[in-house]
Amino acid sequence: MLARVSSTPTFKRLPRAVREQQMLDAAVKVFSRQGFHAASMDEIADDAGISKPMVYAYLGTKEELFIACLHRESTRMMEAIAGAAAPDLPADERLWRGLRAFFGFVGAHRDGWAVLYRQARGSQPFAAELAAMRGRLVEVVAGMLDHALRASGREIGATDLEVVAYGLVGASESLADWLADHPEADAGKTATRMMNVAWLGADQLLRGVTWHPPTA
Amino acid sequence: MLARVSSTPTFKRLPRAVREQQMLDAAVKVFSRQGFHAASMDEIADDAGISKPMVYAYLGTKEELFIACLHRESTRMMEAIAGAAAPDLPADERLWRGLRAFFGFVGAHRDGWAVLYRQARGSQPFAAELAAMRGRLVEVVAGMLDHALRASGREIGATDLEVVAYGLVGASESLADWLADHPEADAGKTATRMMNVAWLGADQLLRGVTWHPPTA
DNA sequence: GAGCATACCTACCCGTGCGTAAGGTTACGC
DNA sequence: GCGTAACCTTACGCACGGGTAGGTATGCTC
Repeated sequence: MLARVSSTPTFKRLPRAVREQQMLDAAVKVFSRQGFHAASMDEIADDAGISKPMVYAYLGTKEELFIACLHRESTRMMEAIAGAAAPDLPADERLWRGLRAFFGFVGAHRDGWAVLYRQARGSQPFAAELAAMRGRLVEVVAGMLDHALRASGREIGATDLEVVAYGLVGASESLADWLADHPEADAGKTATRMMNVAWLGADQLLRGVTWHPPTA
Repeated sequence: MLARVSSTPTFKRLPRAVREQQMLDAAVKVFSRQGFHAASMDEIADDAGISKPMVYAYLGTKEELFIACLHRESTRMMEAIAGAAAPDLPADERLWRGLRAFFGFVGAHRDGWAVLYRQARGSQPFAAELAAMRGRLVEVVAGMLDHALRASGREIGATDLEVVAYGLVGASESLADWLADHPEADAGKTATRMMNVAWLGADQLLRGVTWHPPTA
């Protein structure tokens, strides 16, 4: 056994809570760069400046680790959004603030979030976790639309509402992808562009304007 | 070595072109059910009623095989869409037909397409292939919007145009996901709902109406 | 300063599955 | 009928990486 060469002077022992965060940071980084399967536990451990068994001891299996990442990131994101939209503003204002927060978050965590998110869409084990999160978002958006509709004395079928909300959320996710791939792009501008499609359309719907397929 | 038990009477030898299609069918099926990594070449070969080395002989590596699947499916889809939208119709009619074709295709290939597509989003090697396809779609949509704009004497910055197109394509992809997950849902209805958000918004934009962030 | 818990390590096992080597069999041309 | 090329097989090599066994150091408590 080699005596430890102390050029880097024997790293400190740290309390569990701190190490766990470091591990999660490393995991998010590696998972997003390499993808879930290509990422190796060794590399994650290495990047966290720790050895593999520690990761297993603290965060468990590779899958569990990934879920932990997903969980932390999605929680942070939901908090960012929830903190932005006060419930008693007009609908467009709320939507605008929500979008700004959303794109702001993604813009600030390009690496982390968007790619991590892209990973999760494929593989069964994570679909549940992700679907739950998307569900919460859809619910929020649908609630918002419904609220605005009722305020103007209108109503829409539940499925229609869900699908429209789903479409809006989907468009946002896609633009988030776009944002993550364009490092020079501005989050605020992206949010504005999103509003320009989403809100103009939604606003028409809220006013009772609808489009019908041509009879042909 | 066992003599071949001929309950299934010694399958025919088939020409390459036919076998290749069978293999691709099997590959699409297995990849979509299991995901790229979980799928094994043995299983694909098995499902195609052939042995593994044949797959390697004809379609190459696992990655190459997956790309071949992606390629075939995306080509089919683009053809379905291209065949639907005649270039000299009014913008909304073209958009409508394009969307109908798109959702129709996805609805008819739920298994195949949507899940396969979801797979590709994650892993680096396929990102290129997928980005190319999405690029073609975005280009088509952007071209359509631009055309409609010019016809009414307006113009938009190139980036704005791209982002809006990207958002529309993204929303469609998301609704396609939704459609793939809801076996009872109707493709035509979904297309109509999509139109109700997308077109009403795009139409406003085409008329020169825009939304601006509140000064606050 | 003994004892205990917690942080941490090196080294290994072993399943899984991609990719291939080497050989058998059927059909078609001549 | 017979060669030859295309079709198809069984059986294996081998690397990679998830997960663990078992042992060492460090700091905290009394």
